[in-house]
Amino acid sequence: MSDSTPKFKREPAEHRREALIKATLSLIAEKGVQAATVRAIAARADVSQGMIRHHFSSKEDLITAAYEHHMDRLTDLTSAFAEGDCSAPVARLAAFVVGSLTPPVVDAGSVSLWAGFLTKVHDDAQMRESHKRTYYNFRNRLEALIAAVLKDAGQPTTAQELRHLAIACNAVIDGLWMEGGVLPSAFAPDELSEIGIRSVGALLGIDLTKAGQQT
Amino acid sequence: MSDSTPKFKREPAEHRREALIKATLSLIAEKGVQAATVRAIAARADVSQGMIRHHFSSKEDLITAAYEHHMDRLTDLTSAFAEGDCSAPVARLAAFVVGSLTPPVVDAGSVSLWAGFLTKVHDDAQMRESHKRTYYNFRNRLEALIAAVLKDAGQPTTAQELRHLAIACNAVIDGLWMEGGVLPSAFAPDELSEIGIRSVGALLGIDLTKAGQQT
DNA sequence: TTCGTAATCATGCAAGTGTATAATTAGGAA
DNA sequence: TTCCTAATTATACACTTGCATGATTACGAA
Repeated sequence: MSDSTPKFKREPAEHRREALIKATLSLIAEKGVQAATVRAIAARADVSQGMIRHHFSSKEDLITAAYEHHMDRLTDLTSAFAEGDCSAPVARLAAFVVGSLTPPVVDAGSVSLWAGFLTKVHDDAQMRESHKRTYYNFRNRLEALIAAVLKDAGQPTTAQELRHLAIACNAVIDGLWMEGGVLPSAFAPDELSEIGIRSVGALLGIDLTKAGQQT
Repeated sequence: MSDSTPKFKREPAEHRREALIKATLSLIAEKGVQAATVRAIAARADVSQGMIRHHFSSKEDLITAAYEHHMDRLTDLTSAFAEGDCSAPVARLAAFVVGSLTPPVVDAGSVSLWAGFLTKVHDDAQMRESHKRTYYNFRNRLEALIAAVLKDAGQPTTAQELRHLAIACNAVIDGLWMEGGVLPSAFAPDELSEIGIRSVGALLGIDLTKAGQQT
């Protein structure tokens, strides 16, 4: 007999990979890393569990791909904030900070996923490399913004000083981002970004509050 | 026949609990949370696996206890730094910051341990409560030190402002601590504590570098 | 000494895990 | 149309997990 309804559809490999990654991320965001089992991921992506091994060499491989996808998305989101705004360096830096400290970047699932990966960084070389890459990527963007702001303000700075400022600003943003994701109830809305703007301003010796009028 | 060698020794409950917690912590620090199984913990503590259910209501309960033990130890270590130093508020704050950003507090195992627990905070209510407690504990100590410093400097501050400063200082310390533990090679020795001292000083508008001559 | 009991152990179980394998089947090529 | 092949599914396997159960046994009390 001729089939009235195909039992499944063949998709380009890239679509399937992406769908599996999306399913993995949404699952982790909702119920934590330990809920991202092969069966649960497959169910959410509406495919059989064999698909995971077919498109990824292992479940670990899928998780790693999901992590990179996630971190790249976070960096892109905050950068988009900075780019979209006007061209004044101060405003761009302020937008970058605000973007890092408001949803959807600040999110319980995001932080949970990130933390789950941090544990693997300890003993997995590939994961350590991946973390290093995303960390420097974010910090270097921040450093460039800071350099522009300081130059604009006519404050001369050594490379070493600039490096320290970038590390410090990165740290305060990371710290706020993390706590905001883990304990959302501990902070009022916009409180994190307000603190972030003021803190980065204080670290640089420049007032960012005027430029930080959010969205 | 009389037994020449007892097959096991009865220990005070507190000793056993502590031994199990220690075993759990060392295991997680070495191989991550997923390696802290009932059997692995029991093996490391040199007891049968039944002991865990006997001394803790569940494995989750043991994990939570281990987390609290670990975080309390970290807080105690940094506080000891602040207490041991002289009585000048500025010096105490500086010591607190330096203590938070140098070994043994800054340590790959510690951070990995902390990250492992963080993943559980997302979906375990008891864990979330525990995290909240340790977070506020640390932040409140920091806030008290900051208040003393500002009062000493004759800078009036509102409660809200004080809260924001504590959150910001806590964030920068957390961020530096974390990156120092995850990517030790990315920072020179004493670089983290130097940045920490300068950053907290900048946030408060007070120079801490003179008081921060380490140990 | 004897005995009771709580601490400790040894074993088993049901559920869930990632992975391997072979059977299906969609969809393009000949 | 007819095949061929790779995508997809269905199923099973070996292993690990946390927890429960009942048998031991150390050790203080009587």
